Amino acid sequence: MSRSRVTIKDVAKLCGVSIATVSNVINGTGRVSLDTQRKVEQAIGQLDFAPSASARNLKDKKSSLIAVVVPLLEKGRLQDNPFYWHLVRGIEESARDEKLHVILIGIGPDETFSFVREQHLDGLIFVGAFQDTEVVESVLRLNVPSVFMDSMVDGSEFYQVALDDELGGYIGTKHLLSLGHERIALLTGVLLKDGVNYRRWQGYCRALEEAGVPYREELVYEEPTSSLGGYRAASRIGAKSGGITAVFALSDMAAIGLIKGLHDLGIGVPRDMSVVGFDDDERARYCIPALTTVRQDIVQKGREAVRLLTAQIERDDSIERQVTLGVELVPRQSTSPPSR
Amino acid sequence: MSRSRVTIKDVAKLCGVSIATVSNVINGTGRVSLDTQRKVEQAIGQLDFAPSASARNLKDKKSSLIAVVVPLLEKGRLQDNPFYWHLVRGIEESARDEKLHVILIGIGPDETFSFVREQHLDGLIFVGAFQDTEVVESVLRLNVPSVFMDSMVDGSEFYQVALDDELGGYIGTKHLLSLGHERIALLTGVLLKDGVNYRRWQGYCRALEEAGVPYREELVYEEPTSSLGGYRAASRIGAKSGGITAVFALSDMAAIGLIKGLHDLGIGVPRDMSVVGFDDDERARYCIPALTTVRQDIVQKGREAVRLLTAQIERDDSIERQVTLGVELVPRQSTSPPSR
DNA sequence: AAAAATTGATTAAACGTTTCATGTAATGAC
DNA sequence: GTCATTACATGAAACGTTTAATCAATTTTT
Repeated sequence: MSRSRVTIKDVAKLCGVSIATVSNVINGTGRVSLDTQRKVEQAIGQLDFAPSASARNLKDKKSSLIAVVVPLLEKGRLQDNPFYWHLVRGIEESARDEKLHVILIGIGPDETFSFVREQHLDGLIFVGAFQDTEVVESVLRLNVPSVFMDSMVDGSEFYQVALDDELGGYIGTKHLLSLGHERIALLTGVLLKDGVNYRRWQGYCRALEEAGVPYREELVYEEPTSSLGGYRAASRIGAKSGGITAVFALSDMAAIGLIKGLHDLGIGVPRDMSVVGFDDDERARYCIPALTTVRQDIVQKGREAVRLLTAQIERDDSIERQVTLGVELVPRQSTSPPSR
Repeated sequence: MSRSRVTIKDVAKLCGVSIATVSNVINGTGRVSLDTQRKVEQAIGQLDFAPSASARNLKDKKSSLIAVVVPLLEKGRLQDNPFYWHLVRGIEESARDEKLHVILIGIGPDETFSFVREQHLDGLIFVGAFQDTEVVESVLRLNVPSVFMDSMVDGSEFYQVALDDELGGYIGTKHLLSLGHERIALLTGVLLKDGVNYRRWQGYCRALEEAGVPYREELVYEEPTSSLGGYRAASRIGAKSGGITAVFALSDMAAIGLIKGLHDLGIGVPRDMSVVGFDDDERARYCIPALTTVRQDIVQKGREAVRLLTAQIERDDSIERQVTLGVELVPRQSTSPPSR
């Protein structure tokens, strides 16, 4: 049934020419007369020939494959934040333009990265916070083009694409301040030094300071970045005793969970509590009340990563090593001046 | 800098043995004395050797790569429904267990599938509705293990994993009927014959018929499967003249857009209008009001697809060709008896 | 008209594995 | 001590490309 693979040899034989010539036609290399070129192309069409990537890769020591590397949660599970889809989407779309394919890889804490060399991977995009510098160093040793996203390993020798997280933290907070809020809680994921949340927290601090509002440790709530995390934080944040009138949640997911939690406690948003989110994913627009949030363009982030990666692959040194994407406040209905 | 690749030859030389022996050690084939085995393993560790996948693939005519194939939207864009992330997640997790890697591929209408042969892909998972039978036939010709998800090409020779969509349509509708609703609108994506929506629609019809409620063409709203689609449909559905008291939206995304749209028109859910969704993605739990919906386990769907695929790859004929996953009604707060 | 340059095509090596047929040494049977 | 058997190890071919070196034929230069 499955007739064995059509090779370059078959094509060569069919049109009475050497395999080198066929190869030249395929790759547009060498010299080939118009006549033979046509003959070969015709044969290729007729036999429905497709060159073997394995053979090619073996020869060229490359694979036209790039990997999106995401850290695994416990038990080999991948992150469930659908945010990743948008990222991967942006990456795949750009990669396709560059004739690269995208392979998705979840790695655990004890990863040896052998797959990188096994597969001759042409490039790696690391997304998320890789905490231990050990990973980063393993990667460096691999000597493979890499881009880090949202992880901000320090050292300018790395290619990185990140968000202006500090500014995001700043404008979100500023928005609340300018509405007249003073006791503004911050609902954040883990505050890893050098992680995105940390930088957003810095922006939060700067805005407070600028407005002359004292920073209060106890207003910072560190919870898992998930709707459930937000939901659970609601009761503590909403407690009358705290006098909190606004919350800046560092992800829309958490913000939405929070709003739900507050709602279940009879605390209205924005009547009793204003809420600002971060990301502007689709749900922000359609939740009730529509969520005021700090927008980032995740798909674009993926695209930039590929741009940085292909530049490295093609050894283009003219490209910048760090790309920082902008943020934008999107005011909607979840924020208002504090009630008396 | 980048010392050239460590090959099996280097390992062989280092421990004074032939490359065949090294290969045998790596793959556990042939006979190797415990002594040499240890020697070789030690050398492998010392040199940090990783066998080249390209070379291996070339020899074995396989790649340990499976592709998730999703249809592209216009202009080369990938679907933006984050639903896909969960699917891909399930697929990657299972594939990892099988030592397969997952590659993501968006294909346009004019796809030739040459990449399948180029890359020696071991298997394909098609997700979503591939309308033209032409695609299906191309795939068949490829003679590569394939699984179709949610596309229900007819013909039992195909491996497919699907949902019990008809039942889903049925229980969602039944729920509304049993609350006392009669004028129940159906908000659906395109009603492609043999598509998921079509089968859900059939379930809707069955429930109505069983309850003796006449089916009305004009209660079926065909809109893009997106929050925006739902939002836009709100005014037509909510119009007093229609007398509609409940809506069954065939995706949570649409349901959430719809609720938002109704809300903006001053129509309360469930007070003035009950809404049922489909999927039970996370947002269903956290939106306000929490969405009554028909649950499906998308991650599980991905897992099943890989199971069917690996069975084919390993030529295990004992496996079933079609898997149908169950659905479950999750009652929440967006539905209630119709108000007088 | 001979020398030089250009064009078009070929040969053969190389990429890094796996595997089969073969070879040798050691063990067991008689 | 010979013969058969077993246990390990090896040589070499094959997988399907690309590419550098080479060659022959034609065209250009002098």
